[in-house]
Amino acid sequence: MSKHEKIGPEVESSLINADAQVESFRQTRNNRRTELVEDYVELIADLIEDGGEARQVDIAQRLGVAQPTVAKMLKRLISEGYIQQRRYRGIFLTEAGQKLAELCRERHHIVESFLCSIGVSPETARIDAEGMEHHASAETLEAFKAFLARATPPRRVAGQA
Amino acid sequence: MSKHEKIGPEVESSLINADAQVESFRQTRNNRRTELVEDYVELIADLIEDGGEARQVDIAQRLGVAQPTVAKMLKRLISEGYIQQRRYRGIFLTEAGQKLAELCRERHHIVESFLCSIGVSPETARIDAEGMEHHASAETLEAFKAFLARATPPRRVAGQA
DNA sequence: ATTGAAAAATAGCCTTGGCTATACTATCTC
DNA sequence: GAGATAGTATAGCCAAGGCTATTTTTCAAT
Repeated sequence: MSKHEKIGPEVESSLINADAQVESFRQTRNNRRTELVEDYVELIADLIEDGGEARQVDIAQRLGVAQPTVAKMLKRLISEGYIQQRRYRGIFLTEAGQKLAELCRERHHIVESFLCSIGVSPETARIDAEGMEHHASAETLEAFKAFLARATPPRRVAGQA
Repeated sequence: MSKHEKIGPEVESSLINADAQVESFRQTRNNRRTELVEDYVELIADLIEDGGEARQVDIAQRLGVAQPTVAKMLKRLISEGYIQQRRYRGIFLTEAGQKLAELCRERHHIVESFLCSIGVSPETARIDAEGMEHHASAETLEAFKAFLARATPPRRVAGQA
């Protein structure tokens, strides 16, 4: 810590291991950097599936941002290899983009379903899932899935004992 | 949508109501703006409780950022009325700051406990909670709390058949 | 083929939240 | 009380992700 060292037993009130906490915050900051990319890719996949194409204006409208903001972001997506773009033409997902979109969709769906399953209303689940999905680690997602499987015995077809 | 209107029945593949989606994204963007404030206030409260004071260097070390970054952020916290600062002296939480810290801590604790209760390991729960807590609405928190109450029958009181 | 509207590109600005480097106080020690 | 040192303040940089205003291109319709 600071000047007056305090290396003692540590009261451990709410202060956990410092290094661990740093890691949490670091991870959260990193997640934030990739959140937008994921949102874009997921949305683009949805738009293409739904209407055969994803235009900047539609993306902008869906995200609630201005078109130039989308244009700038698309450049980033291109440089990161998730989409391809032909000037004044459409946007296409690359292999990597499709893979990422698939992942995001599944994750999104798991989180949203999970929230619903514990009694959150669909509208709130949608909103909260939008924010939470990017912070759910693989382990947490597995736990969600396991819970869903337990809590939603579809009939009893996919028998689990 | 774009030029070719498409106002029909909408396949509704993955595309939900546009306005609703815009709201989700807007909300998520807004959350991001307050996340940092909350992390700071929560951490400052912890540091004060633990060591009697919260120094910039300690905050910086805990968050994994540089000291000037903290200094800049503290100015924002001051302007938003969460802390007070005496030049070259300590940092103190205002009434509002303490209230916010309390809220964050509780929320944080609920999310972390909840994750643990569904089988997520403590370390992962800590990391994920750090990112998720800011996106959990009041309703979702209530659901988490209710679940915890159900899932953690202090003895066997709240029997479930 | 022209033209006019819609979409995309571009220019240029702002704010936030990072950083380094450096200057300034306080405080502890001698 | 004079220095050294630790902590804080400040200056100035950068990248990301917003915005508005404007230009360029495409496309559809005449």
